[in-house]
Amino acid sequence: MMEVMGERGTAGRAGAPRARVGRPRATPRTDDGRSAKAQILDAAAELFTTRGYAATSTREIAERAGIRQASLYYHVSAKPQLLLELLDASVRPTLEGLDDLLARPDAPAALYALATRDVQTLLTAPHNLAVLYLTPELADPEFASLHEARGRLRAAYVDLARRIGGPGGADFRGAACLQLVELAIELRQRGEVPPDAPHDIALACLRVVEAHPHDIARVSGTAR
Amino acid sequence: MMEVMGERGTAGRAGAPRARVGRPRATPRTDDGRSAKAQILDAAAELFTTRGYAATSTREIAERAGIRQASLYYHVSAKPQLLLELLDASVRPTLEGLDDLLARPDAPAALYALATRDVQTLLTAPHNLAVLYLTPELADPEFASLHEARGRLRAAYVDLARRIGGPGGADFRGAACLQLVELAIELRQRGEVPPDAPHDIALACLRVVEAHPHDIARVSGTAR
DNA sequence: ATTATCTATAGATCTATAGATAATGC
DNA sequence: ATTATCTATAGATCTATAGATAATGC
Repeated sequence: MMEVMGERGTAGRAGAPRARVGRPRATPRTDDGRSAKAQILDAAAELFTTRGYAATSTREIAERAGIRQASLYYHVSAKPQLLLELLDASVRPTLEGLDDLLARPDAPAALYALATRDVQTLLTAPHNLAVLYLTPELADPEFASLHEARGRLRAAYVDLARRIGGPGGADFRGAACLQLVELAIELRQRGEVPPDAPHDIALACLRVVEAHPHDIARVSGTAR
Repeated sequence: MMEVMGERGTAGRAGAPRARVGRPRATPRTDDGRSAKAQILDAAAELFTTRGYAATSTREIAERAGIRQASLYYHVSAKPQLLLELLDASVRPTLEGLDDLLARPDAPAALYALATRDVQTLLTAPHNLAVLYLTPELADPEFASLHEARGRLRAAYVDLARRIGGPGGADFRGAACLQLVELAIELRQRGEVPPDAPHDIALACLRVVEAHPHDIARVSGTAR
């Protein structure tokens, strides 16, 4: 008598035999198919953003990922690496295509595009990891690459602020833009994200860098 | 033969006899005259802002305050109380006189005044404790009073944004103001505070809430 | 043989309490 | 007697390593 073969793993959705190598887990939760590494990163992100990095133990992370504390170290060399990996992945998309954006001749439009894109990224990332950007724990030189990445993003806003003009210092106006963009982090944390947040914040950026009202109306109109 | 009486304590500046009650400290540093409690709070603020709350041990705090770890508990009931006390003191000045400011009939001028004042407060506080406002550790209900205080401050900005008008939602424009004000936290942390930060940020607030250019010029001119 | 887990544990914390002690104050 | 410290320590962690084990792969 023939049998449907599934059910060998723990959950297996689309008929995949799901043959897991390695010793089975002590507490085999309904397997969502994700790799152990992905489960660990996801658990860590969730806990770091809700309890804080230092306040989260490797035991809690492992538990949430469905493995024992020590098993974590098969996938991750140390706790700080976990945070670094998560934050690196969290800033990467904001750096993507940055040069292309800056190469646009229409600076106000570029600023609008950059801001909406970054807000969108912050709002749709799997976890609100950006709440950790200001955390003092990141002062460690271990995290220098992060600060460098953030510095490049800020430099992009400063460059656009400079090109758009206005009387104030471009450094300040650019920093103010990034600050407005990161309002998305707080809105998300409070769970009060207005539907047009990307558009609204990008417009606020244009106002703050003192773009010509004409340009603001134009860019805003084009976006509609 | 008469003698000048000083020098009984450890350092005593202005001739004060400086008679310290209680068992002497094991490592009696050059006594700056501040109370033990003040020394502890200062040490904690310094460490919390540079290493983070959870990453700072009571031992480190005590050491920096010049006492033994256990002696901390004569002055402080527990570690979270230390953070709460510090943050409470850090938000208190921003709530002071808030109602008076809101009672002003000239909303743009009131917003300018509120923003400059808050930025000034953030920049001149003894430590940059505000970096901890977004920290996930504060999610604990223990810190509810803090979030309530911050909520009232945000409500003040929202109220002014509403009165100043503009087409966008007042909730959003008010939150954007507070966000701009808190740019001071980041500028301070990076050690790049421009000389006119309070003025610049307050102006940015007026632009973001879409005050009439006429009002912006007026308020800005009056401030000069 | 390789992989991914497990159990057990070393060694280093960390917070908070108990009780002793060394000053001043009366 | 009161005050502000001290020493000592209980008890609960926490991170990371060592070595065993239970699967699959060949």
